[in-house]
Amino acid sequence: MDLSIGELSRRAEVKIPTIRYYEQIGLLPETGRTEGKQRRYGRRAVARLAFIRHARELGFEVDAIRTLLSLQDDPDQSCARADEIAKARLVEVEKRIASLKALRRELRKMVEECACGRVGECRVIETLADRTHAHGKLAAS
Amino acid sequence: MDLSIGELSRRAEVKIPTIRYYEQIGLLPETGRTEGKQRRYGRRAVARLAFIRHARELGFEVDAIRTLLSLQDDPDQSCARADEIAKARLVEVEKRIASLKALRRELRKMVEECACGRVGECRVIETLADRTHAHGKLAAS
DNA sequence: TCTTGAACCTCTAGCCACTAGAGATCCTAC
DNA sequence: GTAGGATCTCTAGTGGCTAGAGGTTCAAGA
Repeated sequence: MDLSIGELSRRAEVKIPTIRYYEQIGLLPETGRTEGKQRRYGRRAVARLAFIRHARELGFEVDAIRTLLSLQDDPDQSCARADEIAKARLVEVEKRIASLKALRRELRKMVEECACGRVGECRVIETLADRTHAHGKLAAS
Repeated sequence: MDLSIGELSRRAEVKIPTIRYYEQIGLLPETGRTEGKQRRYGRRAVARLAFIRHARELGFEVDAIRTLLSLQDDPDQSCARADEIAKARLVEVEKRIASLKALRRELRKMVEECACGRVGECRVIETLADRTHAHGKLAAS
């Protein structure tokens, strides 16, 4: 096989600097090099990198992915740990959805009530300025 | 009034280093100091900071908040810009919810199908390894 | 008035997961 | 042989804070 980093990037759909970054943080093993020190990859690298990409898209943290990768490398292990990681992520996602929905309610109210006249009467500004407003951690992103 | 930064922090429910950070990036104006160079705030600062906190909780970026604050300072302006910012944020939130729901579906499937035996048969790992999987940007966080 | 000690100060570095750019080197097709 | 695209390393920047070091100031009590 012997793919260049650019080839690998295209096949796994992960940007080149990201690949180098993954190597740096130990998510990808160091790979062979040409005499001129350019990286060359085998077929397995594509699968491993795509695995990582998919896991990142699902929002798993790098540390979790490290664990998932090490599980993958050893197919006779119990998959309880993998299940646990996935479940924890699911719980996180559910919490985030709930908080974004609360957010959406509030934003909708703001936008709907805005008569779009002067700022002095604007519900958007008023709502933000309303200090009595309940506030738990609503949401990031 | 003459609040110390600690008092302001308690009243607006924003941490002290965050207040200093907001001053640094120009979200809060520089304030008066004692002879010993400690910050002192007036009553308006509490409202302004609470405004910022609420906006952050709603996920507005600092730049957007800068605009919202400048609108608030001039109540005779049209509030169209504020409305626009809020609507844009609402759209973002809706997109994020949709993508998190897609995420949740996939995570649920993974978790449900995991028979929790050996990793070699684990659906969690298999799903992640499946390169043929469709992938748009699913989600961050 | 003096003394504690809690609160405050500035400055730098770290967090996460990348991303961007500079400036140099390599590889390959013609 | 050479042109130019691909690759290399290294540093710094992103956003929105947060943490810590090491020093100074303030206010209440003795």
